Amino acid sequence: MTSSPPHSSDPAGLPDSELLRLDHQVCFSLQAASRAFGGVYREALRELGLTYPQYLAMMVLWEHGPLPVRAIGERLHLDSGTLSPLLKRLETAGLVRRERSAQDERSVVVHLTDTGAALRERALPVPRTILAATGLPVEEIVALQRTLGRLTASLSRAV
Amino acid sequence: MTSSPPHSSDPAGLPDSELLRLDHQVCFSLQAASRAFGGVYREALRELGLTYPQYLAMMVLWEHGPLPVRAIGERLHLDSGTLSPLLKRLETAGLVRRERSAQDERSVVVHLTDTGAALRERALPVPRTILAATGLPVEEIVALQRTLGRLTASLSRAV
DNA sequence: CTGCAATAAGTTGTGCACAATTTAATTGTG
DNA sequence: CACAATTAAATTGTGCACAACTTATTGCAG
Repeated sequence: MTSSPPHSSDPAGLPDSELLRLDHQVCFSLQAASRAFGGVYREALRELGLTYPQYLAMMVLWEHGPLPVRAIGERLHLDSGTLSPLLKRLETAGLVRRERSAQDERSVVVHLTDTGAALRERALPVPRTILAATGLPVEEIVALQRTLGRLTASLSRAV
Repeated sequence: MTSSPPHSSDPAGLPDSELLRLDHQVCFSLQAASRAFGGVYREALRELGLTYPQYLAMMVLWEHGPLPVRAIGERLHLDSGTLSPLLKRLETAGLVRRERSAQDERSVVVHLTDTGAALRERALPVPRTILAATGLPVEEIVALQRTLGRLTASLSRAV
């Protein structure tokens, strides 16, 4: 916007004003994209009565069958503080059942109910809807994922 | 992961199993990157006593001076439901003051206090820290932003 | 000038993320 | 076997996002 873009990969040589713009645009872009995804998912999942995080949890169960809370959390990168109330809501909605494991009484295994299993059929068209809504060619999506992966790895390393 | 990647930009020809993977990896990648950013910002902002959204609000005020709630919300894409309590916390922390506008009694103008203005000095090194933590060359960040921008535009159009 | 649509904040309610703590069960070690 | 460390969930508390609604003010059309 102000001067010619730098060509070095070393941010140390840039003025603070430039840094401010760059880093916030990245974070803003990321948030904006997340927000936009949220809107599309909200729309697509409205008739299923699921939020996006609930949909993710159901996806895991549809794919893997009964799993302890811990295992669901590992796949979704969520802890029990988030999952316990979420799963409780899914149970209230009649989509899952939670049962203490007989082998390990600490563990709670989450099962799909018949209703929950049946919901899968109605959820099948969702991914196609979302992918179409991105408007990006598949190659670009793959490239984006790769870049985001490296970004996440670097950021995680930095903390 | 399983078969050769498709080379078409038309998702209609792909099997559902492949679609499931693609779209979720994108959303997951996006969430993972956001989460990772969150961690880095949390760390960088801890000693300032600010959360990331609070930091953004302060940035807007540092840059533009006194602004009505509405104007802050436009720049951050947040509504009063989010901003009102956030600004109230900033006011409690002694960083901002909120004053009814004399011209338009509906409007509340947010001013920095001396403490709030002074905090800017301590926040200056933050962007450099974040950018360094991304580990990406500047060109790639710019490209990423561009892709995310198009993604967001498409998704917004789709809702 | 009256009255009604539009606007600005705030409030309420739901749901998610994350940190910190609690409880209960299990595992490992002396 | 006893007991400390670990592990699995749940709970509590803070903060954010978003939708729906409320209140107060402004502005405009008749």
